Amino acid sequence: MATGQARRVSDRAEADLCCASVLEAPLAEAEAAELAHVFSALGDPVRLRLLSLVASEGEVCSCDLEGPLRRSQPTISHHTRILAEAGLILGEKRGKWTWWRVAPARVEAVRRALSP
Amino acid sequence: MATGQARRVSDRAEADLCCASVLEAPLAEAEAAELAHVFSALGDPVRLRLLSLVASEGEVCSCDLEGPLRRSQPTISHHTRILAEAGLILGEKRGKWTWWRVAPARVEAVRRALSP
DNA sequence: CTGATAGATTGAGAGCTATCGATGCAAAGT
DNA sequence: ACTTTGCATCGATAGCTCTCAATCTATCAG
Repeated sequence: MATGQARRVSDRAEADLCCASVLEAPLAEAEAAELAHVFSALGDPVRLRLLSLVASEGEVCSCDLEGPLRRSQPTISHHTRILAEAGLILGEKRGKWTWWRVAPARVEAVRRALSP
Repeated sequence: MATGQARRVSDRAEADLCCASVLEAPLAEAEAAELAHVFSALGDPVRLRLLSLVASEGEVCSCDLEGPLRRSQPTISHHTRILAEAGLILGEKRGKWTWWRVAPARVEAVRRALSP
């Protein structure tokens, strides 16, 4: 499945989140659900450190995360998947490795949603 | 308990969150835990709409939330407590009513944590 | 082709969370 | 004093999530 090169994760991740604003006007239910999905992805300390590591390194493969995060390989895979489905990181498979990087536009959209 | 007027909720809420930055450098575990706690509070659609309502109205009592959010009174109480413990809203009891308002500094701290 | 490695997926267990009915309690109203 | 009202708390339940061992798949090295 997928074209083979990259990004088979995060398909519905590229969704809106374009204009939802928490503080300016009452959120519609759909906007709230979409935003809550992203915030949930950020609502775990291991995932926050994972995201932080990826951001610092620029690009990281999954195998470089098990050590620093002190979690098993399936657990790392679980967390990368959740962050990717939230659109916060992008994965690209190159050879044996999956390389992860931050999706800055998505992070910016989250910040914008909390703008006054 | 507390001095009687306001704010008996959110005691450990006024915590740091001052300088944690997700994207700039690898998060320490304590920072990650603190931030994850706040993001978890934001990671529920009902709570996001609740926060949104409070922000729009400026000040809202719990009784005005049951209708719009279509949740029972205990559930509303549950969600206000979680948002208050995360420091995102502040509650003040006046007479029979508890009035809620957004804690803008806290929201701003969350935004800053996602700054590039 | 064979063996090794990166990582996704599956399955299971422990713990957490969203929800509501019932109850308790304090502040107003009568 | 009695009743009503707003809201916190308790208890129970259904569903979700974090975690890892085991397994499967795909890629690379030889």
